[in-house]
Amino acid sequence: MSYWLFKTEPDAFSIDDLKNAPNQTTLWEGVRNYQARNFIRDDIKLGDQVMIYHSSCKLVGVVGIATVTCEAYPDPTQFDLSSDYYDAKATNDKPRWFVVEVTYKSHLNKLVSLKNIKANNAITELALKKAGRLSVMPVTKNDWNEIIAMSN
DNA sequence: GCCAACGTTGGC
DNA sequence: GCCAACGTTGGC
Repeated sequence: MSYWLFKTEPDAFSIDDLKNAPNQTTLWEGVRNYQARNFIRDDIKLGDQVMIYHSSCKLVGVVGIATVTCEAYPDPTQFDLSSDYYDAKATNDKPRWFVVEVTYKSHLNKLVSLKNIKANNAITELALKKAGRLSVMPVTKNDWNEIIAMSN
């Protein structure tokens, strides 16, 4: 089992929106970055654990945990003319963008802020610590455990 | 295939 | 809203 971190803007879709979604499950749509796409398409597997991270908001940080409940399939929004995520270069034969489905698991007892993550020297690998603008990134078991410990 | 211009992300 | 960092585009 692998660990991941997914960024989301809570004004658009928050951990609470996930908790309140039908079956507490959502397609993680709209990822339009190739590195993130490759993780989704190639590496994220059923049962993997995902930290939900709120960005571009007042309280920036990791807020909860979700579980991967469906592996990659083409992102339907790339074919949807009315969507902001529409991509004219994507075809049914050659989809460019993919989604996985995630299901709500839990909120952390308290938010683990970006500031505290950056200040924790035991967190060594996490791309967030560098100048990562990546919206989907792997998390090592060590870094995962550190963040969980910081939430208690 | 280089690289300048441009657009986007995301913390503050 | 600013702006630094970085990804993408497109001319050559």
